[in-house]
Amino acid sequence: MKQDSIHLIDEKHLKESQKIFKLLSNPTRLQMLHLLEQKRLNVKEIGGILNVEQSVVSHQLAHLKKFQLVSSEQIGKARYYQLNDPHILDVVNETIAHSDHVMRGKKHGE
Amino acid sequence: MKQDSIHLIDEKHLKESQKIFKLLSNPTRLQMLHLLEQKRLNVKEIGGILNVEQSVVSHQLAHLKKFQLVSSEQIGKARYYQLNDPHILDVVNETIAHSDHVMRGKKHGE
DNA sequence: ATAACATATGTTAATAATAACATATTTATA
DNA sequence: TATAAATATGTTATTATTAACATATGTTAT
Repeated sequence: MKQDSIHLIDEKHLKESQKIFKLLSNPTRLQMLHLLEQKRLNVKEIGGILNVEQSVVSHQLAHLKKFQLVSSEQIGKARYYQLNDPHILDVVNETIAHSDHVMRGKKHGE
Repeated sequence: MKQDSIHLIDEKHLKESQKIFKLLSNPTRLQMLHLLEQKRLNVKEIGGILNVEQSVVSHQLAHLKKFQLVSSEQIGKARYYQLNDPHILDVVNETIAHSDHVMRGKKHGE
């Protein structure tokens, strides 16, 4: 009997992981998560730091919120955002560290 | 002097991380990496296991190769692929584990 | 209640990712 | 060397992402 028993990622985990990676594959969102790792910030502050338009910031935050990576709280006129899921930062930080390794290890261009 | 010294991800790391996350945000590519983690496989085998067309497999493998996540070797008529970068699997596996956590923690739909 | 500030949401145009199909290369064997 | 098998590459239509702009909603102070 020849059984190699190769394992596949099941549909649910696959889709969920895909969503997470999609969320992290955008530079603005990555920076936002990185910022919020350090400090709770409101929309205007984030836009100022990243030099990104207000509506873009709000849209991307909504996106992150939809997938529960951030939560928010209204304080006065401003709405402050914070990380809702510190664990995801492990993935981010590990990947940044990895990217560092990849960058250093590059033979030529690309 | 008011200095909050908020740190930003620098351009290089940001772009590199973005590339990696983009690569991982596709279900076919994720499955491929997961397969290759277990066993070196050729194009036909991968297509068979994942039930994906030959040209799609080749295109996606080329994509992964371009970013040095896999390497390949010709053996007879077949070309076998293998992981070139086991470290990236840590990111993948951590994210899958995380997605598991997220899925369990979900209150209602979405 | 109205004005001003902050944020959210709707819509659209530009761009990128994907799968599908066709064709070209490469390798082994008759 | 001709053929078949395996893989790669080119091209295109479909769909998804993104940023930009316009408008709406919510919050505070006057």
